[in-house]
Amino acid sequence: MSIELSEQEQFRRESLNELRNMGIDPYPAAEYPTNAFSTEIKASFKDDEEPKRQVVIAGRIMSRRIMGKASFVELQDSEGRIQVYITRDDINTEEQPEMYNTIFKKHTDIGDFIGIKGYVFRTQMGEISVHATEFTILSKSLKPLPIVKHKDGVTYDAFEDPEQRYRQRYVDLVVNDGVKETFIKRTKVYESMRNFFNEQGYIEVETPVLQPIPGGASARPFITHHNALNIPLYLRIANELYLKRLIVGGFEGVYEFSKNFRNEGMDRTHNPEFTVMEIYVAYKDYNWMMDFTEKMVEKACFDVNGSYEVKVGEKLINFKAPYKRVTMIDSIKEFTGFDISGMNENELREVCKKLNIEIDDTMGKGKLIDEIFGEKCEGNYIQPTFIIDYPIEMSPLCKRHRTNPELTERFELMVNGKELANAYSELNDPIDQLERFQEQLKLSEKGDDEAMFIDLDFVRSLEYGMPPTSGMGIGMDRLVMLLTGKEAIQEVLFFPQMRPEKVIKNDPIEKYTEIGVPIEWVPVLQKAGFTTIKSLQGINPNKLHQDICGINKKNKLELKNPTKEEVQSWVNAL
RNA sequence: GACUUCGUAGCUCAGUCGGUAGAGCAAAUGACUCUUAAUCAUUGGGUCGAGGGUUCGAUCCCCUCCGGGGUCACCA
Repeated sequence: MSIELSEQEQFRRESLNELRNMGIDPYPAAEYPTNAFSTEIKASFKDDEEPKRQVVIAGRIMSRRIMGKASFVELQDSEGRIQVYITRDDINTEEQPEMYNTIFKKHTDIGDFIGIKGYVFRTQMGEISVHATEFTILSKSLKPLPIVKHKDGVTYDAFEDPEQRYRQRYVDLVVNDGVKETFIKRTKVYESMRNFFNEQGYIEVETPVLQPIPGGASARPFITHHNALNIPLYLRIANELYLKRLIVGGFEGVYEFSKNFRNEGMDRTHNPEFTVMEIYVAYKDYNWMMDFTEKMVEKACFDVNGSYEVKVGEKLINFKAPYKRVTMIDSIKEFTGFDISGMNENELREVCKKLNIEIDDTMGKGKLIDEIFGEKCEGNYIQPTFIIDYPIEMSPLCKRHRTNPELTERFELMVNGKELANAYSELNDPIDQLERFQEQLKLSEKGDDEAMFIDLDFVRSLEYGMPPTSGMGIGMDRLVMLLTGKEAIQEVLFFPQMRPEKVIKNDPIEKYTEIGVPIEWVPVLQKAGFTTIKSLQGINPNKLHQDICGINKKNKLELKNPTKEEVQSWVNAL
């Protein structure tokens, strides 16, 4: 028995052995065919039903209330919880007369998976329950779960430490109500959008995650290396350029839920890997795409929540289409009083100064406008709003505006003060596209480390001709956050990126035996904190002797204590 | 990356103006065949995140490190 384990873990391991000794396999292989789920049993129960409904259910024990020869157990299955009533006389069998007293009462714990065959009834206290007639251990749990209790809608001892919840999401899912619900909603958002696209004949595609040129956005990429090709490869920051190649190739509409990777900061709205859905449709423009986008978002909201309103923090957001459309120039005019239309770079710098916006010399016209908007306007759009017609410098992949060459046909959908979606009438003029890339490159030489590489193959594809196309990208994590009312991206990702846990590296047992430590004393030394033999160097042998004899006694290991001379010899052997 | 704050039993948290720690739940033992945060009795459980310093003495004070949260920077 390892002394590394907590007392409770040791008890559970003892139970595990006891079960085996009694001929019970704590991890049986056989299928356990169930025919009911907790919630459905409760929903369809009728008090006057005779004979009583027989069910077979399985799940995890979440609480036990033992009263001598009878007990109540709360069983949690994938749908929810139901109470099970277990009595000695009902579950004991001739082959297993200790099923209740020993196997259930002594060797079954909170967290164990069990199977119950029985009939549905209502207890005197009024709770619909399953009266067990057969009890089966399906899987023994060796680590105690956090104990969360509920009464009258109040939660006690909630398991809410974010670190533990995100690192051990499986525990979070088991003990915290609503976590599973959030992720089911996430899946429903995807399903809703897929249906929406598929109904119109657009097809879901897959494009490379490993890219020789990280294009389609301005962001710092992750770099890796391909050995056989001996070249650097980048994890994608966007899939835009690949999807447009497919429109060149003749698809009417393509979309992809794209896992993107950006080597930037992490906080409650940014994870290094995140998901963006991008869709491109031929022969459309950004006006069409705005209608399409608001219908898509509205539908997703309704499919997930059954209503168009979601509470996010203190704000109530209404996703019912149509959404307001405001040009970027008008927005800046509205929130700053400055009309920036037609301004040159120096004039824009002046405006920034007057507005107390921090700027530096590397910023071009586009970046300056972006700063003003981001600083003064963006946060004001709580209800879904399209911001349209961005300055050309900010949008190298976007078509010039049909009436104003300074602007582009671009919109962003702002919700809750943040950008949610981004879309263009796609630039399909290959010569213009190449020039814009070159512009960006100049910016990058100026010091803007996010400006793009030039993807010449993409330009070549445009040279073959791309139909007029509109494309849109929407941040799925943010969309799910909005639709579930969560304010941290970590709440909508099963496994958000975390700094790796530090593992204490123990020296292997041989290292200890090499210096003469008997094998049974190795765990004792490690328990005493000497996880490497190097840490024994220069230790006072008397103190070490006392320490380890103390651990031996305290943990009732019943080892024969070594002599002081033996302990001395270990230390000397170093 | 910067600043700030936290890290005590399996879980949720007290606490020590510096003298090696407590509660509730969970666990163990016992009582109890309709309980539900079950109840009652008894008991055990902690290198007080890690390392160093100051001190007769550190979980507490100081420094460094590790991990988390928050704010900012960067971005979606």
